[in-house]
Amino acid sequence: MKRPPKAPSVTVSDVAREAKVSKATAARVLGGYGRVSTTVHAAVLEAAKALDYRPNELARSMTTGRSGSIGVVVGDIENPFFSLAVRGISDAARLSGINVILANSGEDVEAEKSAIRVLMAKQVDGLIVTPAQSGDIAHLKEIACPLALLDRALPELNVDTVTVDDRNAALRATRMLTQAGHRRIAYVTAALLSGDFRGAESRINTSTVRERILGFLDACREAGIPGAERNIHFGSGRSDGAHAAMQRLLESADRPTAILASDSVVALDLFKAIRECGLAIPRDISLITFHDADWTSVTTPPITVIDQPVYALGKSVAELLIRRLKGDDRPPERIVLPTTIIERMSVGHRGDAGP
Amino acid sequence: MKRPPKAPSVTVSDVAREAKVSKATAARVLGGYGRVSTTVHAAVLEAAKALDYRPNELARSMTTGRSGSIGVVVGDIENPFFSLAVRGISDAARLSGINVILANSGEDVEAEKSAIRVLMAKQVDGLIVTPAQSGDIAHLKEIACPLALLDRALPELNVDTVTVDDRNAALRATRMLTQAGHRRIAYVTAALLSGDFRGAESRINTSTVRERILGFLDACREAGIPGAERNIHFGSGRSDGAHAAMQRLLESADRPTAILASDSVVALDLFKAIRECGLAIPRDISLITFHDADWTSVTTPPITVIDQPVYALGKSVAELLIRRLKGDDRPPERIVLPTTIIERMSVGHRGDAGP
DNA sequence: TTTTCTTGTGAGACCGGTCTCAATTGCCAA
DNA sequence: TTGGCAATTGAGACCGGTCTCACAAGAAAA
Repeated sequence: MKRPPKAPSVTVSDVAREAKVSKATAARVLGGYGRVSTTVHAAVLEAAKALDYRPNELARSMTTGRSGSIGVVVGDIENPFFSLAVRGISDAARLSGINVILANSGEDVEAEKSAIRVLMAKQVDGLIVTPAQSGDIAHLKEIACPLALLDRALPELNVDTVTVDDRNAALRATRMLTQAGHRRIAYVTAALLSGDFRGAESRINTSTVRERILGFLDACREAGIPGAERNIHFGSGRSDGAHAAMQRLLESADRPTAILASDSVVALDLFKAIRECGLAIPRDISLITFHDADWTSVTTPPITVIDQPVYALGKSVAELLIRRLKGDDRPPERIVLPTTIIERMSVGHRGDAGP
Repeated sequence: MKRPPKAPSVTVSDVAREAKVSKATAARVLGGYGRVSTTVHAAVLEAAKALDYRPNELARSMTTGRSGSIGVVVGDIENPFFSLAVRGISDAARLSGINVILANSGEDVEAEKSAIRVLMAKQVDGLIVTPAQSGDIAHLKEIACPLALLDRALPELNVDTVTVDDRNAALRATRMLTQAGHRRIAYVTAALLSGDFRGAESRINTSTVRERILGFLDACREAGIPGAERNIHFGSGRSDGAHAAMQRLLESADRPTAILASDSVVALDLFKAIRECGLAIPRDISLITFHDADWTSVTTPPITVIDQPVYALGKSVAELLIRRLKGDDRPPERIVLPTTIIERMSVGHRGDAGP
């Protein structure tokens, strides 16, 4: 491979020579450490300016061991949930003069492992991860730098974690549906599950998904709805068959009269599918979704949502991580942020008609 | 500042000692260069595994001069336009084993300068920038590594650039409005302009904004609409007063009968303002926006949009940059991707009523 | 005036890799 | 048997910073 002509960069030694001082002294001025007399200080700065010196952060990191950047591994930046969270992270990072190296896992564990390996090799000072699966976390356990988890908790991993009260949120949202008289309620998530769900919570990949399902089931149980487990639909992500599966669900004889969607991407897809099937919200079917995405307030009808403090989620997890980088050694925190339900017009009342 | 206890990482020398070979030989195996006999090769790998050796990418970059990462400076990741473009960039980068360091400029030149300085110090191999202003580009000119521009061209900067046919797109969209009989057409953009617009295109900050305005004016001129310059509204970003300004615009006596919006964030805000003013699309007012954001197809009515190939925009600019990193020294390319107009239901016909 | 600090400066090791160059070895041809 | 050549290996310089340590000079204390 041909090497690019490698610009001969100006180094500390060059500046030192120009300023007629030793390399050590020039480095002190340029690196902002140690003590230097004001005269020499000025001379070095002048020489640096004359030569257009630019520090090589890599070389600096080499000796200090600190790189001044943190790695962030999320499922999919394209998802508004993550892009907002990343915004929160990078705002917090910038305040501390730290920058962010971003990696997409595409919700795939292998990609996640590889991303983490690369980021570690780049000597990031810390990592923020949204683990794709809670079953496969060996690679997370052996991370050598401070780690913080975003949106998804891992009981076995005692590290700083920021999540939202998923179970309670799902409970309240589902209860809103049962109290409106709904009994055939579906929970639709993008997450994958190997095989069918039969109360085997342990097989659910991520805590967020598991908690929400538990909340959903709590509310169903509370309302005396049997077999609610069968109404949980996995794999409604961006895959090809997902939309078709939704349509099948909506066209089936015992189609749900209400749906709770796990994120705004799924909900948008559902919204479209509902319309394509000629159904009307909330007359034929009610819809609530997680995440107050921008579009949910402008549809007809506007969608009732579970508003998660996404920006704060990112901001707090970054702050937690940065605090730890600065040497804080308090035991790890697990912050659970509250959600609120924004009631709009997508939930309709349902008479007591049997199934 | 207290230093974190600095994990004593395993180095090439450690592995060499373990494998009873020289540091140079171990480095050859671990770094994958030079020639090593198969026996020694295996021995080194085994030692590396036993010691759980992990390469220090920083040290490697130190000597090679290559860091294996590119920097990306965008206006705002939260804007779906940029998050989709970033997705395109990072997908392309991953294919080449390159990773992405992300920085937000918040459309502020100073922040942009600072971000570029930091990224350069981190020795990124290349930079992708969405320049916030075309007036202040000295900092871009003195970038030492390959640079590529995303979405916004700079005539004075002869570097790889990928944009869309903004002028033509604005022309076609505006023409669609004039042909529907509209004569009071507003162009609303988030971009800022110091003072009012009076044909002084040179004062417009970014090429994208300028091109679109020129296209808009072309169409107005073509339709014999005088003084269209006065219908260009700047500064409709996320600022506090923006929404109120929109409402004033919509409530004024000579309010426009049609609006062209510069991006989906502005359009969404307009959509809300229009509804709040009790106006109906397309009966009272027509709306077309740049960027086929997800929500535009689910509103009532769905919005006619100028569909930009955003993902491809990011992907191509990354590919261009990476090609250059690999030593390609063809003259810089300026790729202009075509847009298409997706006609939905937000454009209404207007009788020939005078102003 | 001598001793003890303090302060500023320079010399050089070091971080963890890459890479050049010379030395050693084995193999084949002359 | 000896020379030549290729393949493999080791020693050590180097990248561009940081940081330790020693030393010099002036200030403060004895």
